[in-house]
Amino acid sequence: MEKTHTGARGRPARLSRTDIVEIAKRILKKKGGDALSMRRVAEELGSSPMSIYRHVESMDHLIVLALDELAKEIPKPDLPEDPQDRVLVLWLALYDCLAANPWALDVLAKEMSIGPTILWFVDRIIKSFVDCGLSYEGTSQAYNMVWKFTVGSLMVDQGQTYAEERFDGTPIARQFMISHMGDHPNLKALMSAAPDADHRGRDRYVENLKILLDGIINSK
Amino acid sequence: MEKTHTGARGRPARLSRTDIVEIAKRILKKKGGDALSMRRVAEELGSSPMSIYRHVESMDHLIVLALDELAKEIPKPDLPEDPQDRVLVLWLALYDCLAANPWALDVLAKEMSIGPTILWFVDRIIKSFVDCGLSYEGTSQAYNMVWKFTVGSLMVDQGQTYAEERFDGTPIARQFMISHMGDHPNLKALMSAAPDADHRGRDRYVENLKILLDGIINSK
DNA sequence: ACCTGAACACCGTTCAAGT
DNA sequence: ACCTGAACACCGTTCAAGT
Repeated sequence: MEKTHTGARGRPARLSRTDIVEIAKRILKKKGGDALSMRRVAEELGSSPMSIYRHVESMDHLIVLALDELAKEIPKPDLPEDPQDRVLVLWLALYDCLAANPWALDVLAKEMSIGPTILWFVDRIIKSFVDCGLSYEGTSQAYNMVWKFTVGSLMVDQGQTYAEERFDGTPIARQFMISHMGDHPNLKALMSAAPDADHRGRDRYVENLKILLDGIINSK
Repeated sequence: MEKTHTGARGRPARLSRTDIVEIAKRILKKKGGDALSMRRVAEELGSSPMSIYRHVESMDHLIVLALDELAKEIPKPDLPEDPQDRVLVLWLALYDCLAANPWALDVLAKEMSIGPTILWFVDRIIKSFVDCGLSYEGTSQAYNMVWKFTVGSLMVDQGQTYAEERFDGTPIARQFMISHMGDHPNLKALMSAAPDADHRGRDRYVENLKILLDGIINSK
């Protein structure tokens, strides 16, 4: 819905949508989702907040545009022969992008706005699931399950890291559990037997995803 | 950290933390996470926004307090004999509570702040995983995986529902995919073979959780 | 000891006016 | 056609003052 000015009537545009999205993307990458505001974009643009609305419908719209730009940056991985490996590699590309851009995860999880660019991945994931022997119904369900698991993994890991930042590196949930172990014998046994369990990060995601994929494929 | 006034010096308190948390909980339940503000709580309390800070450290703190109150309301389910059924029933209790209170999901996923009340569930989930034959390391990982899957399931389902609300009931992601099917043969095949796939809701969560649990237990 | 009003430093967005 | 300033209706929180 970009305004394409056919001809040259009226005042020439000083701002462009591309510039605006570019600045939004930079703020999001550097400062995160909370830091983005129309007023901030305007400031970096050297114009008034309201000028942005001539090129972009709303702040939500601006974020969606930034999201599709981000999707274009995802490197398309080499695809292995084995279909299950292929599934893994494809999801991992998405995981890596979202892990590096927490703001994008929030938008994607909450608003479900997909740009055309991401469909390259979707298409190949579908193919790979089918090659694993799943029906189309099974593929549809599998895709949805892995997407949910991926969103949850990133969300929980990010939340944990964020909470630790706020409270000077103390894993607060752990601390809290330790102080209440007395009332909960099984929790106590677990904390003693596996005291330094940290389930964050890419390696753990890969490990978990393998378990999940085995579960999905064996269930059919 | 509640201020316990020993003796009766000074002005008597008109407000109490319990009242404040009660009102916060009501706003959260009725209007959702975005609607909560100190100013709104103050209004319903019939006092100035700043009086709240005498009883509660910050808005974040207030939300955490409301969250623990919510945890107290979760009905503790009857636990079946079979350990895998037990795991399912316990997670489902948490799922139901979070599905009914989206604001709580946001807090829990982002801030990782747990109240003591929820540990009843944690303890029993641990026991059940161990009874399924998992080691303590395995249990720790399993717990983490299911938590991530649960968070992701709720988040994605809620996001989808929210997006549909905003755009008059149209499943936008689906619409969008249909319009780009031309470039993506596998996507097209899937959309034709499984056209009305809706993966939302409690029943699908149960179904998926069973697959996930089978995958986890068989992997050990 | 508890509560309040004014103020600070922010928001997204509307609307009428300027160039 | 494009940009702007003032204004609206909000935020959480600090700080000094009142009772």
